Amino acid sequence: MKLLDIGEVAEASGLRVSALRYYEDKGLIEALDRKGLRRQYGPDVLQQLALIALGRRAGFSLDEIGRMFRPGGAPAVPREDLHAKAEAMREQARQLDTLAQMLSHVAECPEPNHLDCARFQQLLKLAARAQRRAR
Amino acid sequence: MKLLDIGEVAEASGLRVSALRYYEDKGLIEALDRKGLRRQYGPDVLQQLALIALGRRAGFSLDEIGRMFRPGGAPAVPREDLHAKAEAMREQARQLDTLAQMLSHVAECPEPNHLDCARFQQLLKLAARAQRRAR
DNA sequence: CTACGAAATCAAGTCAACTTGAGGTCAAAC
DNA sequence: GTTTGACCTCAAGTTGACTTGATTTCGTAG
Repeated sequence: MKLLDIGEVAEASGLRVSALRYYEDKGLIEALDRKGLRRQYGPDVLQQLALIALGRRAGFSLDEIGRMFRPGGAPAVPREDLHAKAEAMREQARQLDTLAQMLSHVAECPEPNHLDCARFQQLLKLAARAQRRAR
Repeated sequence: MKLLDIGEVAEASGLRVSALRYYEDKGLIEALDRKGLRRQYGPDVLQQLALIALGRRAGFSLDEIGRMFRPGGAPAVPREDLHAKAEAMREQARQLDTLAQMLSHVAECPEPNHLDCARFQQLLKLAARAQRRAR
């Protein structure tokens, strides 16, 4: 199995080497070996990083992600919590979609102040209701 | 029109008064008047705050939100950009949904290391592809 | 009219997620 | 064998979004 230098991992993942070391510090990834001082990563790390990137885009903190998937890949979280998290995520996806609609609307609507536009109001109410649900 | 004290706005919006003053500092909201030193907000501010909260949940910075909707409500951004933003948001919503699927899957899959599970791999590839598209 | 509590200002502190800088090490090419 | 460039560590700095604390100013209930 070909091992990767930190620079190669950075190149392949689009992250800075400093970020990779930081992730390792936090226990999100780990090097399989060292060659002298140099970290040597297995190719799997790229998938782990893809997973982390995904989590980040979804709005999770590094700590949360760490708790969801340890470097080994085993989830350190009870099933129930994962399901709840997944449901929350779907909800957030719906909200995002509403926001996208609002934005598209804003791009087309002639009303100078959008808070005066009925359609916009309606979308806003929808979104606000969703947000209250989310607490 | 009944004007609101900053404390009432905080109460109604769920934000801290310090956050409201911070938003005002950044030009995201503004008080219609002052009674002595005290800011007096119009009821519209609650909708503006709902909008801001929505933008935040969607992952925008306060500056970006400020550029999208100024206190007046007029968008300070060209149509094209708004459409692009909206499309990006829809894409992000799709990604979130994928992530939710992955999480649900993780909750059920017996495989100890999820990176060894075919279904998980497949979802991950899906997500990674989406992310490359997003650049 | 005075006391209380809610507001105000302004500087400084906090937290996450990194980045930067200084100073040192080492694998590999020449 | 030496130079070079990628890597190392560790401490400190940065940015965004607020919060906290110290000190001062008012509007209103008693």
